[in-house]
Amino acid sequence: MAAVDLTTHPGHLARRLQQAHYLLWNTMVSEEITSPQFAVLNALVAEPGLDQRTVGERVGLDRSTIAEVISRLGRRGLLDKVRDPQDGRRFLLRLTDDGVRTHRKLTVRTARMNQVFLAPLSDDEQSRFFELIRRVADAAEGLRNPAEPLVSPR
Amino acid sequence: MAAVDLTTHPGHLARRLQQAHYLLWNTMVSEEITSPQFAVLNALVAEPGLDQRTVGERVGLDRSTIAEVISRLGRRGLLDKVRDPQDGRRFLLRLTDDGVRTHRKLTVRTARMNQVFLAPLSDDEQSRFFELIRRVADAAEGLRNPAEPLVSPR
DNA sequence: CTGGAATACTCAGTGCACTGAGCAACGGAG
DNA sequence: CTCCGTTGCTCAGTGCACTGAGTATTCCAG
Repeated sequence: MAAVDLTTHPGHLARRLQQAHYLLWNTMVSEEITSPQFAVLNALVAEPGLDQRTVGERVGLDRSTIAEVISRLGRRGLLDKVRDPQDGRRFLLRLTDDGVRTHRKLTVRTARMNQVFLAPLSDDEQSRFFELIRRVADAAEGLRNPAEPLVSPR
Repeated sequence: MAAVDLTTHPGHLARRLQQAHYLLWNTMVSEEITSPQFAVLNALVAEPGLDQRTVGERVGLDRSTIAEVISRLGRRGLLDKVRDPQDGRRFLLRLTDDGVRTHRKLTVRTARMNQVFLAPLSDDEQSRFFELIRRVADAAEGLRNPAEPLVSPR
């Protein structure tokens, strides 16, 4: 006894949602490029020349994970990594032509997949869905990210 | 140009939601036991003596992942694994006293964490949140799981 | 009762995700 | 100009998650 109903546990639901998405992505979008990899390509289409850390911030990946994702994309020739002449710590990232092409192709497929994925919801429900998830995720991020206070932090 | 807004991509939102949850779990519930591990404990509290595959089904993990999770829980002495005398392929799983105690302790903390996690939403919004996610996840699962048809499949 | 399909599990390989520790480059205070 | 703290990145270690291939057991058809 004393077992709990996991369908009211947001963490469990989030995991199942992501698994479902992973599966659909693999069948409808690409088996080569994963969703986080696409997010990185997308960030670099929007802002070419970003450094590694900032890309990580944009797509929500920590320093270690983003390093691996980027190294994989680099190995496949989808992006270039150049040391910043202004700041020898940074690597500046830029998509190759192949990277841009890949991003364009996946954008179309991703849109199709999202449509299928969200088909069980009406348009109204879809916006609510986005909004609710975003609010929960943002709030939780704020909890661990002290979000520099307006007055002196120390 | 042609970059896409990831905040309307359910996959990206799901990933961010799970990350936020992971963080909160680590600080508010446990650094030793992860959320999937708790799900397995919970399944075995509800139905002691399940086999590995069925536990995986209950919590939504594939054969390989469930094997690893269970081996970790076994190493920590939270569950026992016995060959089924009726069917030599199966392992029957059962929590140890320590496993039951751990589950009880985490149940309380998990409830507290869920409350904090969902605090940005009103009660009404919380049920809508659950329902929307569940519907999308269930539908996507149904897509790849042909869900044995009523008439002969072949 | 025997041979083959189905089932439960294992193993190897890939990829995401985080932490903690370490290194090198930068940049400001003295 | 020299310390020293901060910052960008790497590396090692742990854990989740999936696929494809392989082993052993069971079960059913003939």
